[in-house]
Amino acid sequence: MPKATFFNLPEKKRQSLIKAMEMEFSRVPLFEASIANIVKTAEISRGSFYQYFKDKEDAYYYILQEQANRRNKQFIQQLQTHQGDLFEAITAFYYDLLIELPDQKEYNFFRNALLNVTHQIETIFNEIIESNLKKDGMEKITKLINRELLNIESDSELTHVIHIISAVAFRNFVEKFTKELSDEEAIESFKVEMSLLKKGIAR
Amino acid sequence: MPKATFFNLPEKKRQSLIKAMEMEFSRVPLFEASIANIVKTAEISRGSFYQYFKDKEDAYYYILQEQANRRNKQFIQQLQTHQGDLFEAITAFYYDLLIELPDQKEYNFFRNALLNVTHQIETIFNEIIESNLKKDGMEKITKLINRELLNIESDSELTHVIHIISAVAFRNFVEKFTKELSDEEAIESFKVEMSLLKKGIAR
DNA sequence: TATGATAGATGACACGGTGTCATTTGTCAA
DNA sequence: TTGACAAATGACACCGTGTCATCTATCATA
Repeated sequence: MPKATFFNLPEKKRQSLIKAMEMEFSRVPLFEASIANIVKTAEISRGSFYQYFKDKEDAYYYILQEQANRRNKQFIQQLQTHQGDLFEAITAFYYDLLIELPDQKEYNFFRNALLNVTHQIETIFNEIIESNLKKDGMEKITKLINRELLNIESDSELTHVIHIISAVAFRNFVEKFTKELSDEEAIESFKVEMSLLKKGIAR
Repeated sequence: MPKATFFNLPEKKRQSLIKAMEMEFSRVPLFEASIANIVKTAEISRGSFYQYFKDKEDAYYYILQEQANRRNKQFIQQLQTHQGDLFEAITAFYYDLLIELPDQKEYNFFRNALLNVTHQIETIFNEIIESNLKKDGMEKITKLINRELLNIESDSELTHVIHIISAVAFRNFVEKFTKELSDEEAIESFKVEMSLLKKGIAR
């Protein structure tokens, strides 16, 4: 979490700093990102940066978390739109994600994150789908899901189902970047795997 | 890949260097690992290290790849033992993995790797299951799998099935560390998710 | 308006780490 | 004995992070 000083900043200065961070974290992955670049772009002193953030990681996860929050809203939205059909919702969500990605900066930001996934990034990413477990206790999501459509017998199984789906979705998203798939290929692969999940893999 | 000089080393010296690297990479994740520590333990000069490896990453992925090769053999073994039953084989493999983990050094090595997963680590990890795509063209694996047991209609679907299973297995393995699950809990969770994959998630 | 206190800004610098390179040492064949 | 090649060495250039003593701005209060 950024320090209080960061949130006390005048809106304009804060936005300019955010922009500078997004720039640097889109340019290279976290471990190569340099604070010198950020403060130069944002036109603040090195010392100031450390007034706002504990360290480089702190800044990075703040930016990442902002992204996650935006995406989480989109997913909730899709669940509502599709009357709780988990598969419809996740597919629509995945579609949205790819559609919006052509923005070069955002594309590179994701790319750098995913190809150097630290566990924390994966966790945050999953929160997009699994919602924020601490805040709403996953209830917001599970309440929205129409269980009639799922082959499950307990709450515990529902949790596992969500795990499975987000694991597969995540992996698909990573492959979009590593194999440099077109949007069409990525969607196709995603649909095939979701369909396999639905109907079951064993004969 | 290590340089030729590394493989020219007398066995004893090479082993001692390997041991020193394993020690350091078990102590902390890659990005915190220090070459100073490695050369001190192995009692070689800093310059020598760079005769053997291009850089820190080079050394790390060599150690990781060695691990992966050992594990891959185990998985193939399990596939043979279970007459090509993919689910039986992966479950037995996962079981083996957990059983062998109590060795503190190895446990920490995995832990550091998984909680700071770079994409390359995930890729190497998947190779354990998906075999080395370049060398054997995945054929070695796919030939061993008994397709009669699977609900698939094409080779392409088989590839997707393997993707799904390794994504879910990987995620389970990561959770073993993040949630600090006991072996029993980890196995239980793994079995539930495999069973869901088998029977299908949709009603 | 003057004062003091508190929050924020600053950049020089200590520290530590990586990878390089000129030089030395060892080995082995002719 | 010589020369050529492979390997070993450690000082060092370079770069980046996070700290800290010091300076500046703001603002409530007397």
